[in-house]
Amino acid sequence: MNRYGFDMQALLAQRGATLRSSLAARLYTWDEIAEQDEEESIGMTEMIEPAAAPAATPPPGGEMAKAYSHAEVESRWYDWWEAQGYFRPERDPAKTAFTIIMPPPNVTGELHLGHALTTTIEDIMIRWKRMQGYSALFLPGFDHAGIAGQYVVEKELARSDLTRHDIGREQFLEHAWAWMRKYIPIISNQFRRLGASCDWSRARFTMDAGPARAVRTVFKHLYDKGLIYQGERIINWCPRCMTSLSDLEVESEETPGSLWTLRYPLADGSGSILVATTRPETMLGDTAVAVHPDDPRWQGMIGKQATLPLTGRTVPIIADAAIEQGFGTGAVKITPGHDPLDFEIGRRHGLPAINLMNTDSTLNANAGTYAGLKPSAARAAVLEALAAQGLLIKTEPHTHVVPHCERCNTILEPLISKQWFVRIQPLADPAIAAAQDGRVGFVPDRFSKVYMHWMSNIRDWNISRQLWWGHRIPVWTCANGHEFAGADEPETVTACPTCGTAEIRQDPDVLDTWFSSGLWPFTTLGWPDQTPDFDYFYPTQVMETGYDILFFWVARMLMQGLENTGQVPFSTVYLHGLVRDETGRKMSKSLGNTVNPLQAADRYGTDALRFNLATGSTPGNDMKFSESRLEGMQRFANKLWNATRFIVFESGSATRRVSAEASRTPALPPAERLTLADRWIISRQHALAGDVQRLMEDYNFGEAGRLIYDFMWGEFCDWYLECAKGPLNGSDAQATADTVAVLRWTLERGLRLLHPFMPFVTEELWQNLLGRPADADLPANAQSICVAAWPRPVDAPYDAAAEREFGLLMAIITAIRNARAEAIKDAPEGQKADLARKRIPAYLAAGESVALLQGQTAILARLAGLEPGGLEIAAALPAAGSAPGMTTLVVEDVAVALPLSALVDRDAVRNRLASEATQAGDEIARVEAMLANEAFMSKARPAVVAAQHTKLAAARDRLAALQARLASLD
RNA sequence: GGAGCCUUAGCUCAGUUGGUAGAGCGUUUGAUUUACAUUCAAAAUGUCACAGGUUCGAGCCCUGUAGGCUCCACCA
Repeated sequence: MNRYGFDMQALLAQRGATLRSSLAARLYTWDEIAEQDEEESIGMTEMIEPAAAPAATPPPGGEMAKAYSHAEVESRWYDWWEAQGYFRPERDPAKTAFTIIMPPPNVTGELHLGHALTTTIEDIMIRWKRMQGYSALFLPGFDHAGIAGQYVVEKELARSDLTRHDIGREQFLEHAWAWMRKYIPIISNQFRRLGASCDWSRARFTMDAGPARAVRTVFKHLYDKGLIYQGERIINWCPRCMTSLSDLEVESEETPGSLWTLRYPLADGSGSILVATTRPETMLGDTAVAVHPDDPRWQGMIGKQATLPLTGRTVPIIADAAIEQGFGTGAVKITPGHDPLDFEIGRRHGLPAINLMNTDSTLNANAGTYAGLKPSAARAAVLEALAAQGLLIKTEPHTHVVPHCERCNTILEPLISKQWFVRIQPLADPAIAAAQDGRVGFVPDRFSKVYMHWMSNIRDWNISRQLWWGHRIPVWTCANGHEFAGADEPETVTACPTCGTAEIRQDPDVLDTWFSSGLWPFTTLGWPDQTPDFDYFYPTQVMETGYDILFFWVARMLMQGLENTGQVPFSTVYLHGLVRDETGRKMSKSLGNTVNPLQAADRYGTDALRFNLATGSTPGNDMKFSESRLEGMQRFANKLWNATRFIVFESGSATRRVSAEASRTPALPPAERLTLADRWIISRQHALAGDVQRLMEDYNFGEAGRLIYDFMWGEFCDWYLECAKGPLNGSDAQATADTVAVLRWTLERGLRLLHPFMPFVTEELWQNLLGRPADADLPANAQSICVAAWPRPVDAPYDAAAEREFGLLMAIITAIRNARAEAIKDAPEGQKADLARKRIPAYLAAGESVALLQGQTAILARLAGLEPGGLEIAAALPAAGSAPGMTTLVVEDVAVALPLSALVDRDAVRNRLASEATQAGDEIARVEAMLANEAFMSKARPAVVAAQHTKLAAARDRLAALQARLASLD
């Protein structure tokens, strides 16, 4: 515990009760939390009730409800997972570490969808690696957030009509720490609600004693090395935040304004020079007029003196190549005190700089009679005075770029100030090299170019902030003028190491919050101590964050990591895009279009939210957040739920329940007992595992998730499960048991593949599927899908014959369904319903596939709605199939005759067949041309050529069959 | 001023070694003694922004153009 009563682990240990008592049942929004506290003084922690319930609440046993309730299931598992220690990796030398350091959220506002996105992607990686047997560490933390942190506390104080100056620095810090004590547990619970499998026992706060010492250690190291220096520079000043800012914290906004042309008379009375400016009020601080050395218009003026209006001062007319001849009059007033370019020019020419402003941006005594005015008022007054003297020549509209404060949007003032800077080039060079030689890579790759460009044009970093909330700069000055940096606790620094005097004073400023963030990958693991965690988990593997903080954070972590640990802090940088609203606008409070991820989770389920975020986009690209997609994902969870319910409980087969409880590791029946459908779904499941593995290794989580969705819903539920109903409802006990085994095997593997994406529903279903004892608490050592082995991919195709043969079956079934639907559409109104319900016979001319299809009559009949006894399959078309009134279809080399034509137009049938024949003929011609092309034959890969041959054969079969049908029709 | 991204079905988006395009939502038609109506089946809708080029073959690679978005940058 620090002197402000802050103890991270004690705080977080209280979370369990909170989760159950309030957040699980109902998630509070930030405003609601604030509302509850309306009458309470800041710093109360009553939100956190003492833990009462046991850490693990077992799921209820018995039957599964008819519909999936995400609220009930999602409130159940997190505590148990955490209590089981699944998220707390051991430093096992036999395992490989996989570490992701969570980008620490600011403890200033409620979580937004960006947090949900980042957490989802990171948690997918962590859960995936954990299942693969890595020692997977997802290390959470919180950021004190510098300016933003100070701002929220100031706002809180303002509710009591207080400013920080009313209560003083020490009391203000008490308030700030109280805020952190209150909100850190709440935010941590919100991450739990998102299913983030973090190791909370390793959670860190940027202002913790450990990270704070690391910050001082790094500062002292850079200071002693001469890489941190104090200097008078022109910096960006925010008059509202009352602090300097780094260049990155400047938001440039195009603003409509004016360009004024002013006349400055020459001191010798020989004429005048015209200058153009967008900020006339700064002319009070001009110390020169500059023109381009080659500008013919002003050649004679260079070296002369101009009289500065309103002040009477004389200023030199100088030549500098930085001046653009084409803009304005080609002559520029030079104000080194209030313009970055002018500052540079002033330095080159040894011009004095006049500071016109107070820290609140009002003009100071140097502005003479204008002192005390705000810049806008001063501008009006100056223009009026100039106009009165006839020196205002022209006013024209002009749009220019105005710097704004990134945090509070106030217009920033460039002014000269003494600040601390990091000499950045020596840090940037190794970080550039690391990207060049591949020690660090970017996903998507294009960001490496953005990174390199920025790093190659980097400028010294202003790290001092005139704030109270943050890491205080560990530099002291003694009464005898000695300056020193110290890494020790500031309280213990009592004397000057040079002269021993106790009269020392610490620099009042604090560090840019990104200075401590830049150290995050190693300070979280205990650095500067050589801790076991640091040895084992550092360097980390992946840094996942938004591309908007590539420079702010990622670049600085790389520089600091290399400088302080000699290693890149992570080998891969995965950058996600922004989450925008449904119309593509950036989400912001002022637009009122924000979506609270926790409310979305409340409504649709965390799993649905995660799956939606994970599959909606590709790496590095912005995504639009769509509610209808979210609904779709909620339905997906319900679909999985019901599929599991069917397999485990439904359809009255005791065998299923018995076999379910028999084994916790589903096994397949012996190969000789597998049906075609069994072999097909097994092969497809293997293919899925391979594809998912490949895609995830490429960080292509969206595509991986989509494949799992398609497989589970389409192939597994809509095809295999429907086929399975045959044997399940049949009388052959062995066949029933075998089918159950295949169902369980396929579902179980599917759940495992899906678990990183949808952790809650997959755990629930996995436990149900694997025969969790009814109405009993889970034993403490029960297995969880969290730590179940990730399905190992096998070479695809696993069973090419099964995929081909079942594919034919599927094509035939689809064609029959299609024909029936079309017939129903064409049927007279009165007969539609009758035709739709009736099971009809079918006659198949199967050619080479005759044996295959004869073995699959049950599936054909079931899925195509055929009359089982009326299904005749032969090598040539059975006689009944040639009777009048038949509708004929052709699938590959199989012809299907259905008694539907009584109701439809024979000519229509003929036309359709003819049109299909034309299509087949076209395809044959196209492929034949390709195969006759010598260039193609010699250059295309053999597999591609073979595929074309197969395609040609199939097209020819189809054409022959179509022609036979046409002939028999007449 | 530099750089990057995007443009594919009505809407939102996938499409990764170049082999004539897919999903969800929406629309239309049909099914209700069903694991799931949060369901199932079927259908319709595409000059893959435009113009060139490379290639046997281009949504995918190259060049240019147009529109949209973003980042970087000291034209007052």
